[in-house]
This record gives sequence, structure tokens and C-alpha cells, in this order.
Amino acid sequence: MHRWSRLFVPTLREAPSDAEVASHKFLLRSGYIRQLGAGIYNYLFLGQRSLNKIIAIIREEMDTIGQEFFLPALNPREVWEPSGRWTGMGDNMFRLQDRKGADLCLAMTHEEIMTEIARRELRSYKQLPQIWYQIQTKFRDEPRPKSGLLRVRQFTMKDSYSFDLDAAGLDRSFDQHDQVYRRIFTRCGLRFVSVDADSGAMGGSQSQEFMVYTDAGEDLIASCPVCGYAANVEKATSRLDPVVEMEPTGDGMPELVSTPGLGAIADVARFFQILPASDIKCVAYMALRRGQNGAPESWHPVASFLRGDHQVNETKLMGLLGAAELRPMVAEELELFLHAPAGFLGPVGLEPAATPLAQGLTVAVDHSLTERKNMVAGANKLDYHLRNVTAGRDFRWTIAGDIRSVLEGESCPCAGCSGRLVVGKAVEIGHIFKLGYKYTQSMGATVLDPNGKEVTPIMGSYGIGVERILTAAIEQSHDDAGFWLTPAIAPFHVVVTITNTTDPTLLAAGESLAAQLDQAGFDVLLDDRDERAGVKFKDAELIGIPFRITVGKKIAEQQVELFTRSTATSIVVPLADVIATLQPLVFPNPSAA
RNA sequence: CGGGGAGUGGCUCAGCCUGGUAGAGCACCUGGUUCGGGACCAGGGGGUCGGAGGUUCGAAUCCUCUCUCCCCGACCA
Repeated sequence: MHRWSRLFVPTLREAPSDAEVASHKFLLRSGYIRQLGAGIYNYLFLGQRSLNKIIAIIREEMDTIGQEFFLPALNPREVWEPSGRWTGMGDNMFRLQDRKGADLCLAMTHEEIMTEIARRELRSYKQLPQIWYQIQTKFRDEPRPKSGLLRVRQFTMKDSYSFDLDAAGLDRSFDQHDQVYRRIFTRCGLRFVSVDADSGAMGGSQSQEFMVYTDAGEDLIASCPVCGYAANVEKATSRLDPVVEMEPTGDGMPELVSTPGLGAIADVARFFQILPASDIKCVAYMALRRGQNGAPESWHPVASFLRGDHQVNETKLMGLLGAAELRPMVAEELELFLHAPAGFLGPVGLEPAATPLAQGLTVAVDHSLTERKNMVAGANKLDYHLRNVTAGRDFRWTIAGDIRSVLEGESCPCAGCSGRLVVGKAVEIGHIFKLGYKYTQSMGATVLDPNGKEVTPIMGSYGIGVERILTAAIEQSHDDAGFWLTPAIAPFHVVVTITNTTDPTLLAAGESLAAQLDQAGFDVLLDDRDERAGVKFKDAELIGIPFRITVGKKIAEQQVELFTRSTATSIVVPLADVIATLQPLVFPNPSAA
């Protein structure tokens, strides 16, 4: 039992002005955290207590499939060299030097260290599979920390790594994580979804993110309400409705039309009296190719083309091209590679490179364009467009593929599904994905298979953002007065509020009840402060504790009030029944207690 | 990194434009009254106005530089 009168719970009546999102405001107001610097936070008593409970759940569930390690956050440069990530991580990694001038870094993740252990220790297929995990502080020099604990430079991550003999084994490890993650997030009281995700720069195949819908999130999720399809928009696809082609004009061949000052899609469409879908949009990039060692190798010009009403999806484009980085061309580069300014760029007359990021200009075309005809496109000449532009006949490309972002309302990509996609913001709380051989291969980890042949184990990598669980929980369960956590992750199960501590009867009754609850296994916070009742009620409702028992006037009839924070309702309970009433509410699943 | 905004007591902010030596509410301390929805009265403590330089008789206020934080776009748990 903890007595509030002796705790440090610095609640704030008003939120500091630099807090924007709900979770940030409430974490500060409730005295869970305090900021130390951009993306760096102190966790105070209540915050740490809640995070500890989250960690305990993660640990308990992870122990059913894996073994807990604890690896150093401080890593020598050498460990990060073979995978190419010492350079590959770029400015996102914190780096430092020791007194001898040797390079070190603060680890952002631990694939290399885990693989290093595997490389040195694993000899035989009989030792596989292995699942190793840790709960550790991670450091990332985020370009832009924001939104309280949502995007920070130091945070706690549960990261695990699986080593399997073959792809089928990896499938099992992946699936085990999927199941365990679902249990963890469910026990933490989160309403979450799992979505297909891009496997990104880490390399690998299947990739799945666990997301919590909230406007504070930074990811966009496309989902189908009919069939349940869900994917990060970085990855999501859709079926496009057929486009009614324009009738050709004149001889049907590309015709130069003066369009002075009409650089914007909307202006061009209005001028030609066409829909934006019949205008070709060009977005030009410089794309970086990296070598085997992760070092930047060369920049290549890329012209991407898509429908005027579509947006480029840079993640998809990078994936299609095999590019490591993408940045928009500047005006001089547009002039140099395309000989025209933005607004008048088009595919006609370009000479596409033979393969992506080879010598010359890489022309990438969205596949919504490859069968189209009689479109309008920039003429690669200031103040001119072309009409009657037909794919294949009038222009060619290096590569065609899906390089656009889906839009809300488009048809679900699933075969036979009639649903329309809905797009919503979400925050990522966990990520599981199949790494493949990237690390085991580059670092030379091998085992002998049953035939005595050397084989490279296949890896998976799985992360959970601990603070993000807390943040997401607050985002999805708050009101004007504060927030509420599920009992399993709340710093306390119940707060016993004595309305007036100067009344010896009330004080004694509250003390006694709190002690009984404590004895019965509840985490109890006794509000024995010499404050007015209103102050105590406000505080209790602010700080995330799911239940409050008010010890007040009704004590004369041996009764108290039980207030349920999530519903903001209270019931009168006889003193003798408090424990029995609270038991199923706090411990709904006996095995989870 | 590019674009926008803000730094004045613990918190929210006023004062700045139009220089004259810092203020309110909340919080805090003491005493008293009060005690089921962020009380009241009286008294009190606390700020080199982010930092440096400059202009001026005089700078929170004007000028230059700088640091930090927040928000919007490229990264990720």
C-alpha cells in the first residue's frame, strides 16, 4: 500500500504549452514523466510503475517462446561494420569515442550483437531454433522527436531475434511472435490491428506491424471494412476503377499545345477539359544506390510518372528501384536531366536507362499508366504540353510497377471483395518481420545441418515499443479530465480516497480498507492527503487508475462508493463487499492475475 | 535539414509595437476559518526576463549573433 501523502506525484492543473497530443499532456499533468530535452524524458514514480507492469507482461509472454538476454547499449564500431550498418545507419545513430579515440555507438537495435553471439556459439542444427530477446534502452538520434513519448531519442524496446534452420522454421518463429504479441497487447488493454508493412531498408520479406488507431499516430493504415484487409499505406494496394479514355484529336499522334503558365495538374486538366486521371504527372528524384558494405555508392536521376490524381509513394518507389534513399530533384537537376522545369515534365522523348539506377535516366512508370492512351503530358518544354500521348507507342520506361499511394474510397485489392478502403492514422506499437539471411550471411554465422553440410541460419527480428504501449493506451482511453488504464498496466489498481482526513472515523475506515485491499492482492493507493475532496477527486481521475473507492459520509452505514473511471459511473458498495466486488473487475482473467 | 512559432518565478500567460529599472492567476510557506468536486481571509518567499555582444543616460522592450524547445514536411518501436 502506498500513501499519497508521502509520494511524489506532481500533478499539474494545466498542461505545459508545448504538449500537443493527449498522451503527452496527460503524462505530464499526471506526473508520470518530465522532459529533460528534446525526445528525452525522466520517468517518475507513476510512469515507471506503469512501464514496469507493461514490461512484466511482455516478459511473461515472451518467456513462453524465448530466452531473455541483456546486451550492451554501448557497442564498438567493429560489430556494426560487417553488416554495413555503421555507415548505413547514418545520422540516426548516436556515435561517440572513448578516451583512446576508438569509435563506439549507442545501439539502435541489436541484430549485429545477437548474430555475433550466434556466429560464435551456434554449431549445429540441433541447437536451432533459438529465440533470444531482451528489454533494453535504445537510442536513436531522431531528426524530429515529437509528441511526448511517441517519438523520442531514448526509449525502451523489447527486441527479439529468431534463428532457424530454414524458411519453414522462420515461419514458425514468426507465427509464435504473432501469437505472443497479440496476447501482450490484449493484456495491456489495447485495441490494435495488425497490418502488412513494407520491409524497408532492413531487408527481408514478410513484415507485419501492430498498430493502434489514433490521430496522434504518424502512420497511415488502409483497411477494408468488408474483408478485413489492412496494410500500411506504404505497402497497401487497391483496385482502380477503369478510366474512360479521351478520344484522340487530329491524326491521333502527340501534338504540341501551348500552355503558358499552366504547370499545375488542375490547371492543365481544366485547360484540356480532361480529368486529372488523364493527365500524366511527373515527379523527379535523385536516388541513392548503396554498395554491399552499406556505403553510399552513386546518385541516379529518376523520373517517375503516374496519374495526375495520384501521389507518389516513395517507399514503394524505392523498393521498385532498389534505392537506399530518395530526394526530390532541384531545379538545376530538372534542367540537366529532363531539360524542362517542373510542371512541364513528361515521358515522351526520354531515353530510359536499361535497368534501374544504371547509366542514364531511370524512368519509372506506375502500372496504372501502362495501358493508357490519349493522355496529356508535359512536353519537357517550358509552357508546352502534349496531347494524344499513348503508353508504349509514345514513351517507354525502365520499369513499371506500383509506385503510388492508395486513396480512401478505392476498391479493396482482395479478389472478389466489394469493399472500399478506409484510411486512418495509427501508431506502431510492434513490428515483426522475417529478416532472412542478411546478418547471418554478412557476419558468417553458420551451423552444420544433419548431412554435415554448412548452412546459414535464417533470421527474424521482432520489436515492441514499451513506452508506446502506454502512450497508445492513453491515446485511446482519455477524456477531458484525464485517462484510464486497464488494471494490468495501471500504476495502481485502485485509489482509496478519504474525503476528509481530519475526520478520525473516515481516516481509520480508509486506512483499514486500504490495508485489506492490499492484503487481498490489490495495488492500492491510499489518498490520505490533507486536501479538499474536490482536489482528490480531480487528481484521482487524472492519473489513469481504473477504480476509485470513496470513503466518505456513507461510512456511517458501512458503505463506500466504487467509481469506475472508464465509464465515470459509481455504485454504492457495502464495506464488507468491496473486495468481492473489485476482484472480478481488476482480475477479469484469473490466469492473468 | 527546409518552413513556421516560442523562450518573462514551479505552471498558464500579460508587459515588448511606442525603452524609464517586472506583473496577474494558479502553485509554494506561515496563521486562521473551511472540509463530497481544483475553498476563503491575512501575511510571506521566489524571477541576472534563454545566453552573449551592441545601441542608449537608461534595455524584458531596439539591433546582431547564438542556444534551447514546440509545430508542419523526409525516418521508425
